[in-house]
Amino acid sequence: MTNSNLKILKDLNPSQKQAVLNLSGPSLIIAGAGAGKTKTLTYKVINLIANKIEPSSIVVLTFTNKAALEMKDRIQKLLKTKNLPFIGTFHGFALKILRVEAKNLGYKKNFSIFDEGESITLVKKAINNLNLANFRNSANSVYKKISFYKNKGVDNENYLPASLKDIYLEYEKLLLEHNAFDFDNLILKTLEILKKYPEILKKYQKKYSYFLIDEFQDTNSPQYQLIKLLASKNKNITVVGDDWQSIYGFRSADYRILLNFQKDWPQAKIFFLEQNYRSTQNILDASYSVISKNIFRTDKKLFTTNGKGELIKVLKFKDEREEALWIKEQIIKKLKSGKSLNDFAILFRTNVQSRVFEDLLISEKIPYQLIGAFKFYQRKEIQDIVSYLRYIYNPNDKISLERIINIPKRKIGESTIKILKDNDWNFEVLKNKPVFKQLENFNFLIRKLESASRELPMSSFLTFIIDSLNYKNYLDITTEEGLERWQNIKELIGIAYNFDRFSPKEGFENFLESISLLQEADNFDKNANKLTLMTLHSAKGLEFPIIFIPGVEESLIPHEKSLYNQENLEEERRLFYVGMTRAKQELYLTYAEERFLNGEYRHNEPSRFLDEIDENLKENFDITEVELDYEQKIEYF
DNA sequence: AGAAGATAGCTTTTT
DNA sequence: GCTATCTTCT
Repeated sequence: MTNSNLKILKDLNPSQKQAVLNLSGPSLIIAGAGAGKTKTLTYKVINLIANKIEPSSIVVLTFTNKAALEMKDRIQKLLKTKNLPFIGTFHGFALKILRVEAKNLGYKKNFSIFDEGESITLVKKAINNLNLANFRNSANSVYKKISFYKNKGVDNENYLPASLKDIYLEYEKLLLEHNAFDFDNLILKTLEILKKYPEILKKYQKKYSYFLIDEFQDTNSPQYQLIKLLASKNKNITVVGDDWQSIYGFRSADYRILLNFQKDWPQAKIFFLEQNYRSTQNILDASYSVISKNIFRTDKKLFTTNGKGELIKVLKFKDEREEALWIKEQIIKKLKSGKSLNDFAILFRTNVQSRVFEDLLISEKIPYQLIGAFKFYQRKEIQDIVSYLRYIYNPNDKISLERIINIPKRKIGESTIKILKDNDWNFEVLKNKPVFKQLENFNFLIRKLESASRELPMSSFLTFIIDSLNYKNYLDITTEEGLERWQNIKELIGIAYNFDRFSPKEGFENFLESISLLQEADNFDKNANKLTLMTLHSAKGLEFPIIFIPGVEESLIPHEKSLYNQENLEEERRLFYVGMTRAKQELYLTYAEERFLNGEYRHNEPSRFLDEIDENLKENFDITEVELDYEQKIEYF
């Protein structure tokens, strides 16, 4: 063991240290909320490298790109080396293999990755091809169902409900025709290749000998199958997770994979990380008294040296407006006593709940950030330009072609597009029509852009496209909307600058890859002096000194769609647990007697989860009888 | 090609 | 009851 390595170990508690020192063989690290999961994983990677394990043979898998970036940062700082392991998402890792091996399944190497929107368009096409009139308006839900089944990891389409099977098969056929993968197929097709070609499997088993997986409780079956296969030779697989925090069952994540880990890997060593560094003892005890009502779980008891802290505050309001007003007042009061806006987060079960807070915060001019609201890459103007890139890169991508052929307007109308669609986009069929001139011009433009793609660095190439299209003019920046869209385009160019260090060809490929996989610009900025609003789901992995959870009511949390099913109910409880354990110092749980929801006033009972908190850990307040004085002018901002 | 009319869906969300 | 999306009308 090296000296630098010893120095690092001093930062760890005994159980973390044991987990980090255990280098080879299967290992399961069950870690509670705030117990230093990611830190332990990061240090284990560093320890592996310190023990002369070749970085390129190590694969670290995280739940999001953002988590991957953060870990990369941490490792780079501690190691001061450029030679890093693969650190990324399952999808990113699968893509790395597919770039080399997709040809085995009949894909060309310039394949595309279809995002959700493009995939839905393709499902629509499948439905039209099959003439299934009663599915005409349900491409969205059909796509979601297909995706759910794919993620279950059932590799036989006969398991699909009969009504979906035909659409599924047609959709898969279309994907191949478009030379494209949807998100799910990145994983599934990689798995298929490794199963089908033993020599390819061997190659990657040799190449990658250490696997470490974060947030293992939210892994789904195909993802696990993929890593299980690759790790089966060397058996160096480390997983870190907390079954109590598994909250993505609705998209086929399965925490039982974590609970069954020892069955699959009988030699596995188990480590429990139970010391919490985040919250007060009261918050830990209160959240434990809730989560302990779940039957399907491991048992562990978290502790902290942080002291008892304040009691959990449970408050009752007349309606959601009063609830929001009170929370806002409370925040302002605390700001005056020295807290700052980024000490607070308001966490809710459903996105619609953010509305009442947004209205209030806007009128009071309180700066806030709403996480997961508008998605940069789903904006029309971004998709327009990205579709040009995709079509230039992969001419089989007719979904992108259809999107751009008349943007900006070039007099290629609906009827023309219909004819082209019916003829596999063969422009020649319109040879004798006046519109053919327009089509030829379009082809000429694409050829011009394509040759530019081979010569220019990424940001210049992008600027060249935008100029050639006269896109700024098309957006009409004299309108407020147009100006905002133009600013988004400039942001896209800004992102492209990061790819200028590559050759034109590589830069283009990497840029496309990164905007396909990095859907959400990570818009949460913990340093911004803003109040944070987000769903309980997006709060996973984060922490704040003071947490408000509004709407702690039956039919919100637990959500009404999960009330009558034990499995779903337990997931709701875990979700609530995740919310509670985000708090470092203070936790406010609020509910209203009446709430405007789905167009009607509804009366909800207080959530059963409130009853599950031990009486001696909470204080109840009834604010329905108190006259609130909201008129006082706030001069704070 | 854009506006008006019709209809579905309405929990959570990353890739 | 609101909104996003698709269809049909002008």
